[in-house]
Amino acid sequence: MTSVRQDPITGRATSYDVARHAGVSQSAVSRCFKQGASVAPRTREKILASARTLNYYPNAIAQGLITKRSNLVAIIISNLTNLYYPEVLAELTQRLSAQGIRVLLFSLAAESDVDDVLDQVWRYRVDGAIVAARLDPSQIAAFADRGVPVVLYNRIGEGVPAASVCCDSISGEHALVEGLVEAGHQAFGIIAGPADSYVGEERVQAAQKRLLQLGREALIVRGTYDYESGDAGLRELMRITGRKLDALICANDLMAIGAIDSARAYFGIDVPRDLSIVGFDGVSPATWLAYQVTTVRQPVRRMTEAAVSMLIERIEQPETLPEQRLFAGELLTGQSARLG
Amino acid sequence: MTSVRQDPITGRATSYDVARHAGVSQSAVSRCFKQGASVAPRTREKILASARTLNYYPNAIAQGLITKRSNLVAIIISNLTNLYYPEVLAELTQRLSAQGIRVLLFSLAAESDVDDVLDQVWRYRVDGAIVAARLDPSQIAAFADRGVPVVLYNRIGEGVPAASVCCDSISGEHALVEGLVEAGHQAFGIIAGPADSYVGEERVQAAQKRLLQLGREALIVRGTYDYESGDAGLRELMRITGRKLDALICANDLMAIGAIDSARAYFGIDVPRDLSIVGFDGVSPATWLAYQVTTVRQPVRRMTEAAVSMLIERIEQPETLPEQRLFAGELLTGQSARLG
DNA sequence: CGCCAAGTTGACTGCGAATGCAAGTGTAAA
DNA sequence: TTTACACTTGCATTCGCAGTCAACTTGGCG
Repeated sequence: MTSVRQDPITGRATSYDVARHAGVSQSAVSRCFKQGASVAPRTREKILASARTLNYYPNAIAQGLITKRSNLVAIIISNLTNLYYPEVLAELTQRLSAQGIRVLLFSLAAESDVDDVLDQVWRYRVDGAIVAARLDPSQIAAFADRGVPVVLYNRIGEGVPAASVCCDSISGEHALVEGLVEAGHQAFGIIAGPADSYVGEERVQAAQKRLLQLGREALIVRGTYDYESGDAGLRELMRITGRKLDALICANDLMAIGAIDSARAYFGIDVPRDLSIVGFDGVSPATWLAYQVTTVRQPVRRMTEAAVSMLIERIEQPETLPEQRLFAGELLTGQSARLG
Repeated sequence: MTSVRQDPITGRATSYDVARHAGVSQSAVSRCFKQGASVAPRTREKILASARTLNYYPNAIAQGLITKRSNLVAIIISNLTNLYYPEVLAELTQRLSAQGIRVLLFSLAAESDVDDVLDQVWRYRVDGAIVAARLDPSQIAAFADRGVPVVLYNRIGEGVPAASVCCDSISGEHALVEGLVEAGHQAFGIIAGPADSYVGEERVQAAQKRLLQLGREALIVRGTYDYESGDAGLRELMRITGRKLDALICANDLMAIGAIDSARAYFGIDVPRDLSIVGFDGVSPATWLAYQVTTVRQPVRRMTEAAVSMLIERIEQPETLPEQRLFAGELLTGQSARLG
C-alpha cells in the first residue's frame, strides 16, 4: 500500500513522500528539481505529477543546509522612513528576486543595534549583504572574516576596503554651489545631516570647500534629515544671520522641503526670489509642484543594479577585490533656486 | 591534539568544533544556546568561552530544519513606493525583530506575481506571513492548507475567513463626508484608487453611500494612488463638471496632495476657500505646511502591533480562529477643507 | 548476436543542531 | 558508610535534501 504521509502537524510533504507516491527514489525527486540533472522525460513527468498532487515544494532550509547556500541576502537599512530609502529598498528586492535570491530585511531603530543585527545575520548564513547603515571598520572586517560578501550603499569602508556604490556627492554639490555663486548669491547657509551620516558629511564638506574656493563662506547648522529639521534649521539660520540669508544648501531634499515651507509660511519669503534653496537626492516630493526643488538626483536604478550585480559577482567569485563605484547625479533645475 | 577546524572555504565553526575545543559533547554546546536547558554553570562558561574564540554562531538553517521553526516571517507588500507602506514596513520589522523573528521581504512589481512569491514562501517554510497585497480566496486557502498563519493588513479575506487588521474606512469617510456636507458643499468629486485596492474601494463606496444618504451625488474618476493621478483626476473632474467642483474626496493622501497642487498651480483655485480637498491615511507629507491635508490618520503603531501579536498568537496556537480587528482612524482637521 | 557508450537510476552518506534516554556525578539524609 | 535523588552529561538519532558512486537500462553498431 502506497499510503501518502499527510502529517497534519508539520503538514508538508517531503521528497520521500513524493518518491514513494511516484514509485521512484528520493534522489530522483531531488534531481527533478535541479537544473540540468539527468532524468528521463517520462520519469520527470511522473514525479512532477506526484509533486503536484502532494503539494510538494522543496524545503529551502534543508537545501541551504546541505548546499551551504541559503540564497538569502541581508539588507540592512538604518532608517526606513527616510523618504529616499523605500525606493532603494523596492528596487533592491525586486532585482534580487529576479536573480532567485531572497531578502532578509533588517531595519535599525538605533545605529547601536548594528551588532545585534549582525549576530542574526551570521546565524542565518546569508550569502551576502547590502548595507545602507553605518558600519565601523571592525564590523566590516567581520564580514570579510566570515567570507560574507558585502556591498555598502552610499557609504564607503572607512579605513578598510569594501565594495560600495555611491552617488557622487562632491561633483553634485559643486554643481549646485557653482550655480548659486554664479547667480550672485552672497549669504550662504547650510543645513547638514546628522553627524553619523557618511553622505551627509561628504555633501556638506564638498559644498563648504567649493564655497571657500569661490570666496564665499557659509553658516552651518545641523539637522536630522527630516522635514522638521529643515524648518528648525531655517529658523536657526534666520536668527543667526538676522535674516540676511540668500542661499541655503540642504544635505537632503526632505530638509530642503521643510525649509521652503518654513520660509514661505513663517517668514513670508519668496523662494527663490529672495532665497534660493537646494537639496540632494531627487526624491519624488521634490518634484511636486509646490516645491520643484533644485537638487541632484541620485540614479537609483543604476545604483541598485550595480549594488546587486557587484554582490552577486562576489558571491560567485569570493576573491573579487573591493571596488568602489561612483555614480554621477543628475542636476535637476527646479524652481527653488536661482542658478547662474 | 585538539586542533580546531578552520575550514577556509565554508569558514564557519560548528557546534562540534566548539565541543571539541571545550572538551565536551556537541549536545552540551547545543544546550548552552538554548533557554532553560540543563547545563552546569562552569561548563556553560567554558563552552561560551570556546564559542567566542571560535567565533561560533548557531546555524539558524540547521536549527530550522530540526525544530521545524524557521523563525522567519514573510512580509508581502504590493507597492513599496506608496508613501504609506514604508512606515508600516519599518514598524512591522522592528516589532518582529523585537520578538526574535526575522523578516523575509517580498515586494510585488505586479499583482500577478503573487503566485511566484507564494512559491518561494512555501519553500522557505516561514512560520507565518503578513500580507499587504491582494490575495484571492484560493491563495488565502493555500495558507490555511499548509498551516501557515497569515494576517492580512488593510485587507480582509474576501469570501474566506482570515485574520486581518484594518483601519475603519467607513467611519473615517463618514466623518469626512459629514463635515463637508455640513459646511455646505454641493458639487462633490471623488478620486478613487485602483480597482484592485481593497481599502480604496471600501473608502470610495463608504463616501459615496454617505453622500447619497445626505442627498448629494458625486462624480467619480479613478486614480492610481500616486501624486500624478491626483493631478490628472482633478483635471478630469474640472473638465467634466465645467469647473463647478467645490469638494473633492481622494482615496488617499498622495492623490489629495497632487490635486491640491494641481488646483492651485493650474487652475488658480484657492484651497480650501473655493475647493475643499480631503484625503486618507495621514502620511507625513499630508502634514507639511504647504498642504495640511484634512484627512483620516491610520493608527499605524496600533495596527502593526495588532498584526504582529495576532500573527504570533497564531504561530504559537495554530487553531486560533480568524479574527478581524478594525481600528478607528483619527480625523485630522487640516487646512485643505472647510468642515462643518 | 554481442559489446560498448551514453543515459538513468537508486543506495547511501552527510550537512549542523536538537533531543530522548541512559549513564554518570555529586550531595544530603539515613 | 550507604542509599536516594536531583543535576549534568554524552550517545545516538533525526530533520529534508544533494551529491557521489555503482549498478542498471537502452540503443547503436559491428
